[in-house]
Amino acid sequence: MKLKPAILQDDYACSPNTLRDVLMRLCTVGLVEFEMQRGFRATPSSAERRRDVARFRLLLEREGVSESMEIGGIAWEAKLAAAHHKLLHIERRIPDEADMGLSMTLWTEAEREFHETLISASSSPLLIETFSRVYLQFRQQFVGQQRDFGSSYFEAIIAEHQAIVDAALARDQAACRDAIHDHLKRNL
Amino acid sequence: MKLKPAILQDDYACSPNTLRDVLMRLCTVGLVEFEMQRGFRATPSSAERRRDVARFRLLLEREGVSESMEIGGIAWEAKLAAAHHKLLHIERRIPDEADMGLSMTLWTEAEREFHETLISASSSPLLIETFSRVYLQFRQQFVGQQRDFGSSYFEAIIAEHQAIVDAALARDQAACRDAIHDHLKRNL
DNA sequence: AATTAAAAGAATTTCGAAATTTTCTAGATT
DNA sequence: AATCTAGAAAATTTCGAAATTCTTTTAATT
Repeated sequence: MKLKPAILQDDYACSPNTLRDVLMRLCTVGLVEFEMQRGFRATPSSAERRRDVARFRLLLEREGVSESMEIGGIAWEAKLAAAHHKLLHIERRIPDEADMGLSMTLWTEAEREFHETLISASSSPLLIETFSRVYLQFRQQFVGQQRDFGSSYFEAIIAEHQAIVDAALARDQAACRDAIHDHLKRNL
Repeated sequence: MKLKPAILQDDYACSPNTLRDVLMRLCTVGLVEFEMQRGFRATPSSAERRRDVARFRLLLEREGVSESMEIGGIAWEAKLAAAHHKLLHIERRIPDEADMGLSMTLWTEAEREFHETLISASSSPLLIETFSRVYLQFRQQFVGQQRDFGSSYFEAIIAEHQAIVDAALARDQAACRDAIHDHLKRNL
């Protein structure tokens, strides 16, 4: 979808130049695409694209978590346990929360932090940074895609996150890779 | 290293705004880094960074070539054979060429095309695009790093490329992954 | 009717300057 | 002598407009 500068300029009340600057920055994360002399457009969403993002995320996350499990120390374990604890707390309260939008914001942020912590002990800054970008693209692609937000959905997610963190802390690489695959397989 | 706008502005004779635009585009490829309110700097080079880029490239190239060998058809084989033929032709003539700079330009371009063709049959546009970026960063990191450009160096490279293309066309995944590892191991 | 050509309109890119922020330098204070 | 502060210099960011390029519309020709 094309991003019309006139409309955005009205919405955000800034000069065309500032818009350009901001959109260009979104390009560096992969949320917006740019073509010379042809302006900006939102990265198109399609079933193929969603599968692509999910598959690539799976590749990076497995690779990163494997290495983290090999070289990560106590500090990594502690950070991971903390991130999971926080995430779990939020996930359990979601069904009871009145403000759906707010709790989703909290959950999204906690989920991101959990998955980034998983791979954070990797020795490859390039992998970590690429994962961050791809995770953002993943969220962009799947926002509003989820039909059912019933309690059964979050029960499943809770179990998946638990399986991941258990395997990671047990340093069981094969189990952890499987758990991550299970977590993402609905999007493949 | 910081990129001083005043100097670049003199060199390229353009407004600060155009510089900003161009540098921002180099960010999207990962050749330049940007920090809010603190301008641009060339991605720093170090032994760790070089190893990181090499390792990540190895991961992506192996993954991409494996999938290409699984689903790539005749068209892929033909493109790969062509790219290798062209590369080989250039590599053989390098010792005899008078203009070192020119032949290196030709070689660099042909090498890039060869490696991109290797993974081009992958079903993941995201992997292909990420590889392109990482390959550029690889070149950026290793430019001027090579000490010895004697004929023995290119003889080794020629053999490595040959091993890669042979294994790829024979659809021998294990051999191809090994060949790619051998090709990059001097940089790990 | 379809295709092409020209002109009008809209969007992109570049420019130079002004406003803001950061960084550097020199002097004062502890 | 070292640290802190104030002022100056430099750099970054934003702005509005001009120049270029692309897109759409309309008219003309085949």
